[in-house]
Amino acid sequence: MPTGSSSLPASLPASAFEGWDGSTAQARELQLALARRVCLEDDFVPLRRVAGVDVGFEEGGTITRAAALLLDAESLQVLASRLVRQPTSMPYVPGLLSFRELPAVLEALRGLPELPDLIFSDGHGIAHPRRLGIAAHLGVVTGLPTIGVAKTILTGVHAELGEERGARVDLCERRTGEVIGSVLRSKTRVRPLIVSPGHRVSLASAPELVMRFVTRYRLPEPTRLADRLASRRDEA
DNA sequence: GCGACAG
DNA sequence: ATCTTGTCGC
Repeated sequence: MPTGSSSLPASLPASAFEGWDGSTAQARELQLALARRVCLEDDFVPLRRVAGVDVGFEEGGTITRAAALLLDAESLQVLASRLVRQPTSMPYVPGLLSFRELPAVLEALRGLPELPDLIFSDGHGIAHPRRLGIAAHLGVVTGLPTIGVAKTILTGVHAELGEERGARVDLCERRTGEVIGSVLRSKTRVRPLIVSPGHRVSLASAPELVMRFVTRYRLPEPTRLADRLASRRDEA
């Protein structure tokens, strides 16, 4: 079987949650099982192509719009972009975001001419109650390296953060003190980003990679562009 | 039992 | 996320 040729979007899994019965209870169990497969070791080189994915909604939330863009890691030039629309399957439930958004995201990724070496996803990676935010979920089911870039905290606490661009502090699990991500000031005097590894990226590398793709805006280019496309403040 | 709660 | 205009600040 074609097990070695894994550079085609067609190799992406058909489903992000095999055998899910639709219940929120089983969804949480599935998250615990998938979280055990998360890899926090750096394994994303060579980094030639990166992707940004995000989701938006239309028609009062009945239609889900997922955007995926492929950029050259060196020039940040957009090589390809894909926008897919699907009927929304379930409401937003804190902690279960991936069950609502991943189907559309996977479909958008399938439309890219090639798979990326790293994916920047909106939302959290392991900075999640069960360590499986949408970025981690996406990474585990696709096998691709991923990083979660969120605008607000879902869970965790942190020390005060410096005001200058580049300032960073650990995001920790309140009870155990376990480090689950970083609070990162991507721009001076701007609300910080919450960055956490999704899959095949370490806690230390995640914020460095994000800064590497930040230009003049708060969000790193892959997610900023995907955000614009998915939220239709754009065209296509 | 009472909050908190990515997008 | 989305509904929404102008406005203050770097």
